[in-house]
Amino acid sequence: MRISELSRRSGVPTSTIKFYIREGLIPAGACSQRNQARYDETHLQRLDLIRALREVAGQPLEVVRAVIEQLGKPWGEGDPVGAAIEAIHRVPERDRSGAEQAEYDALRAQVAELVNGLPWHVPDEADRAHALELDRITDAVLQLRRYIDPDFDIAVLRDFAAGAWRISEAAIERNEDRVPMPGDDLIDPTRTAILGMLLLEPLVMTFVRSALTMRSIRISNGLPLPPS
Amino acid sequence: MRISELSRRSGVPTSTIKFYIREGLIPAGACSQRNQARYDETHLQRLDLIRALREVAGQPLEVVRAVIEQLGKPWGEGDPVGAAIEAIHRVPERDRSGAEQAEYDALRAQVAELVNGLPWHVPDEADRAHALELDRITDAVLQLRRYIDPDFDIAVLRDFAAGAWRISEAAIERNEDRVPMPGDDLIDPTRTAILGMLLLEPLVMTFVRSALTMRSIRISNGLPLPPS
DNA sequence: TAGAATTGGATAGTTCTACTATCCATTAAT
DNA sequence: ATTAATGGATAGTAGAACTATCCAATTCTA
Repeated sequence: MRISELSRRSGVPTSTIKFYIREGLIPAGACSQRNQARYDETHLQRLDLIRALREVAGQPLEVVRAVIEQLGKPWGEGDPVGAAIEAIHRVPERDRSGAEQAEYDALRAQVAELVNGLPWHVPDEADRAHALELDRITDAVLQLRRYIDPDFDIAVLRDFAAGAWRISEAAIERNEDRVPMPGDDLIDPTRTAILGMLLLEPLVMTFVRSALTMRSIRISNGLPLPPS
Repeated sequence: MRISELSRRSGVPTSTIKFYIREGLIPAGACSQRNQARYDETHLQRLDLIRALREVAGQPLEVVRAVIEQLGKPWGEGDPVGAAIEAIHRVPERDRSGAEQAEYDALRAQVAELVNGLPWHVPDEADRAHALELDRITDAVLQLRRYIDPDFDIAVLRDFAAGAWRISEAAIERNEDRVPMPGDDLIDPTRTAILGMLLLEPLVMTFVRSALTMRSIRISNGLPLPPS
């Protein structure tokens, strides 16, 4: 197929397809003549993937690129999922004053101990990604203490983790028997793990927001709180 | 205090403070002379808040503005938390073909039935915000079916909701006895609800990503899966 | 009290991201 | 044979979030 058909089938304008090719997000078409290239289903799949990551998961092209680079790599070789998570978590370094840095470091150590002690934690996997995770958690807790509750106790994180574990069970358990089909990029396990994670996010966040709102409403209206 | 001191204390450049005033995110200082204005602690608090929403919660200024507009409004009057959630959820309308729209509508009806049937659901509260929530969930499920698992069953959403409810319990339960102090913007319940929701997000998402990764690793390595 | 520094307000410019448009020599379709 | 489409290059645009410059009025500082 040629670019106009690829554009029509994917719903992405040709100018944008060319831009993605320039940016290396899509391989160039196979050149048949000097200025004729052919595109195939993999190009269409890739465009769909980019759209899902952009529009559904809301990720910037930088993350899309990092994810694409990891796709197709087998599990356990260089940890593709960890690399993708790393790209997602990367956040501009915040510079802290001396006292702030000390506070940060102390809290980070506590957070690390708590997280590493979770029953499902697998040590030493996804090393750098794990470090970034701890950074993010520490940062978020500091801000919560600053803006919401100076006494915010990180023991609460264990319950967050339990809720998250429950969600992961619902999300993954029933998919673990899927059989990867060779040549079918769609059911490649790395792809499934990364994309699943990113596409589940808006879903999970919506439920979390909803639950927080409903609980607030119930508390302020004196309604009963169903047990969890 | 004057603008340079406000800038120094908040760490926000004067040019940015002026920009925020122009944008209506901060009230102008109280004019004492033609070109002298005084700023106080509320300006400092407001700058801190904007920074938390931008840097920790990652929200655009449009959402920051919507949140600020709702702050201070009492619960139950015009539903400030619902209005803030609405701003957060607003997402560019996707135009669907006829068949897609029918598929969307059918799924949305199923999602609505499931969500409205959750034991903690409070009907008719946060009306438009709730509609946007359902839109977002429906959209996310459609994309999951498209990219991950065509048979994705929305019954799973009940488990997501249960996990989210558990997280909301940990997040809110222990704060419900907080006493609002008059004049202290920090413990205003509307503020606590909205800000809490936004600041908890990065924390929760980090745990969800981690749980999904750990579960994937455990499954692929044949490790046991602790019960949730 | 004179001169340097600061202030508020207005306006214009910058950086980054993600596209979108134009041009053109070449190739394909009718 | 003429019209349309293609690939590649280059330039332009839109929006978000700042950042810089100017200037007359004011305030600090010696």
